[in-house]
Amino acid sequence: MDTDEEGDNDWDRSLESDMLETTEGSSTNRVTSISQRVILHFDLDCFYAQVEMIRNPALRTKPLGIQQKYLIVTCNYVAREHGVSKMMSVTDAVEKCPQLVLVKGEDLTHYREMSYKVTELLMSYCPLVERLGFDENFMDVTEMVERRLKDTRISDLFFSGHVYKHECMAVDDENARQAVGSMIAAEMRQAIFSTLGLTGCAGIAHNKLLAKLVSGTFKPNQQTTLLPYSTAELMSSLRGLIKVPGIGYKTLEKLKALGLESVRDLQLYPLPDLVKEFGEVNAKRIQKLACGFDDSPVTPAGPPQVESDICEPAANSLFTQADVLHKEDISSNSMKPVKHTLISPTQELQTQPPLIKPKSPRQPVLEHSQVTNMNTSESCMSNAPEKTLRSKLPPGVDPEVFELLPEHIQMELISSFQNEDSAQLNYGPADTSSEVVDPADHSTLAFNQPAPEPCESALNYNRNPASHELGKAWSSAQSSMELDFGLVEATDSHDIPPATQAPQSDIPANVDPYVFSQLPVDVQRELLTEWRQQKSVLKIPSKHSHKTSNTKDRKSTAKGSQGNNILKYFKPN
DNA sequence: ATGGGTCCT
DNA sequence: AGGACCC
Repeated sequence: MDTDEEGDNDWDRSLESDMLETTEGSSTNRVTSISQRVILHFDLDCFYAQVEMIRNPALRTKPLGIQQKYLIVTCNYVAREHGVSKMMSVTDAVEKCPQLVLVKGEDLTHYREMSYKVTELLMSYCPLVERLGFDENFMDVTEMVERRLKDTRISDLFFSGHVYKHECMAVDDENARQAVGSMIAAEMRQAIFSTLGLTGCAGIAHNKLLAKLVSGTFKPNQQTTLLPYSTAELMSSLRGLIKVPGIGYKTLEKLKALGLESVRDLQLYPLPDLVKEFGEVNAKRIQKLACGFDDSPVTPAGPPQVESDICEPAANSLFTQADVLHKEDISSNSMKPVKHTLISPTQELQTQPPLIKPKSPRQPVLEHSQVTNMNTSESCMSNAPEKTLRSKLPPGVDPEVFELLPEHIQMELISSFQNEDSAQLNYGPADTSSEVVDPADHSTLAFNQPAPEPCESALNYNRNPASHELGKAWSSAQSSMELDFGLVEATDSHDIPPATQAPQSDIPANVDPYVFSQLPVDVQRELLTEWRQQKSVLKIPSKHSHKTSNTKDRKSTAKGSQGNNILKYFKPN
């Protein structure tokens, strides 16, 4: 829809000015803040089906399949109970479930619109949002966590939702950041549900790969936090290399040809051999992925590359508008030189120990074949350096396992432990050593200036786990959604709308939730703020102030300048 | 196995 | 532009 034009210049300026302050201010937390990011991954439940059920609530109680061509691309949970599943042929589906209601899903318009609303909503909390398809979003909430950590007592923290491989988990200073991340994720899921009527899962981890992987462990409508030391367990739980995001069909075939099948196979395979097949960069990348390393930044969506536009003969008429609007950005942010002005913004060192357990006496048995491989590989077993490295291993790292890791991964681990003194106290240190100086903060903070600071207000009503003020408004209608999703999760006590909380709980009964959901997000928020008369620390931003900047910076400036992106780019058209 | 997407070369 | 990856 419409987006406000112009007016972002203020943004850019405030960004610049906030930069130093931000960096300075966080110096006390430097060690922790640089040691690891907090990344959220949101994944909406059967997205197309949810959208159709919002458009036609009568479908909620029926088995619903979304059809493209002759395939059921997704279906609601009622249909799943009847044996229908994604990517099933229509004939098979109808055979399993004769009452199945089919809705054509070839026109993506409505899905796209709702998808962008979700992204916009998330962006109103923090601009570091990256879309993945229509129904997934990554968020880097490191800064938000850091801020919240400062003014929240540890005793007021808790883990919202599940913690991977734990029944329950007390918060201490080792895991406080993850706990805060889980609380933020819960608030955002609540916001998505309240304002848009959509449920979904979230994963909280220290990088995108793991956040995505862990988000699916409890479905639907639940969230899971990964503690860094559980990384290895999560990775080895994957049944096959194709399950590793980033490894696709082609790569899988090549790996199979090399005799690799499991995640562990790839973790332990000699790098030089991998390089022969994939090239150095790619070989390292996929091996790191197998270990749970992922230093890729959360890259906000924006109009297609500006950088290319710069180099290109100015021809592209596709994004002329964006170009015009962002001339300034192009010159100041998008150029490669930015990289040099900061401390290696792009090359974060990610260093969570892949094969570490808190204190397991014994690691899973290694396969002989792999051990053999390792021994014959110089890259994986260089004894000289290894001894020195070993002596520096922090507690919790099993030396035997460590030795088996590829050298480049060993080096990453070690360097992370060397860097910061206290960083190693965390099992999963340094996701990005560069984030300290990273401009990301400014962007985030600057964004929060003019804009309200939803995260804080959201926090307020969630601070007390027991009371969900939001939900009290109306507990009537729309029980179907509650039934579908509300109570699935036993251990997720703080989770989203427990049946007591109806969708759109903030909306007065005389307002149609769907109509409401169609309003621009900022308008929605303004209305919500009014309705709930919460002390809402923040007054909604001036409706147009916040959607104007743009974010063209891509990879190179990724973490840094993304701050100035704005919602305008989210207009599908 | 469709109809989107993004990123890298 | 083509390839690989993602949903």
